[in-house]
Amino acid sequence: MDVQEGKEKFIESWGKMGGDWGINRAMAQVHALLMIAPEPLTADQIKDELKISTGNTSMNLRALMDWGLVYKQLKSGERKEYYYAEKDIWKVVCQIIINRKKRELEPLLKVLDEVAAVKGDSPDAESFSTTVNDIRKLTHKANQTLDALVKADSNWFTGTFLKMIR
Amino acid sequence: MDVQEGKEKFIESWGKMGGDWGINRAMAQVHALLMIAPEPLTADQIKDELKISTGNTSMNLRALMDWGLVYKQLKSGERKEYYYAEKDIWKVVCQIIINRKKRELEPLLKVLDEVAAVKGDSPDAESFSTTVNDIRKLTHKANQTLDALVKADSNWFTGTFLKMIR
DNA sequence: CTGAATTTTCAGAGATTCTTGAAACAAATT
DNA sequence: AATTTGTTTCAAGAATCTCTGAAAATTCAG
Repeated sequence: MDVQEGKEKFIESWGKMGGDWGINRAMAQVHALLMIAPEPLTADQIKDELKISTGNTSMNLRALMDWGLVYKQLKSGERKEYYYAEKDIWKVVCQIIINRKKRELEPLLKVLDEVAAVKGDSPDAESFSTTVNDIRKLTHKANQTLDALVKADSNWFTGTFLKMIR
Repeated sequence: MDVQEGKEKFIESWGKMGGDWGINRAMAQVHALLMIAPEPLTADQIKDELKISTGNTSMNLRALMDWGLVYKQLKSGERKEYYYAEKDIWKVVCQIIINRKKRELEPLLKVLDEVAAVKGDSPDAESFSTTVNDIRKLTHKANQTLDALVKADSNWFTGTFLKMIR
């Protein structure tokens, strides 16, 4: 396999995974391309490489910057803007955790807390309350775990942590 | 808040979360409904409660059974089939991990391993190789961590594990 | 200020995914 | 075997999500 072929496979695969995880394919592909690029790229280069439109490129670059996964670089004497991705994969994971936690986990937790307060003495109320409380407790734990993970550094995860859980 | 209102909020919220995670809303809602039901329900009851069609109900029940999150129960003397959900939330999480790992993480790992073998001496090849290998290593670690988590039991996670990482 | 280069926005087109409901199928009952 | 009850399948339509490309906005040079 040559480099070009490898790049294509990687971009395709990363894009596919994005799709499975509720992130749109183009966004994941732009991210993949920038992660493996040796130098920052212009929107134009990205557009050509991935064969997507200018608009799509622009929108997904904006989204990636909002997620804190891609940065803009201005080169002096040049009009064009260059983009580059965070390459420290541990930081990438942390950014994604931070974002999804805020967007999804925290709103869910809020609802679970509200809903766990429900009282009643029917079998329905009983079963509801038990299940919701179990989910609520585990979700809170998961939330704490993710907080701890994000605070930790990469070596801790790949070293200490992994040894502990085995 | 009364029980009915609580149920509705929970089902809506769980369905919403499913959507964010690449699972369709109806499937997540059927799951939510069964998790909080005190007794197994028939397809008909689910259909009425969630106001979805028979076909939709049937297909999503099948999918939930394939994921190992819902079981079928036959009551003697009754024609109708009853469905109930796994209520141990830790088991639910494990089932989801097992399924998604197989469907998504493992294929990605395969591609990463293939692609990490790429050789070349251009800056492109260099950058590609470094990044892909970093991702590959972390993905393998994540895979191992998930294996360990699934083998562990609930108490270990909520007790020991959580203490360790703090 | 004018004009060229570049980026952003967004309405409509296109693609994908989800839902419906009717028909086929299955299983038990008469 | 015909009927009744219940379940599954699937084609067509609906809903949702994504992409395009042209127009508007922005930026900078002269």
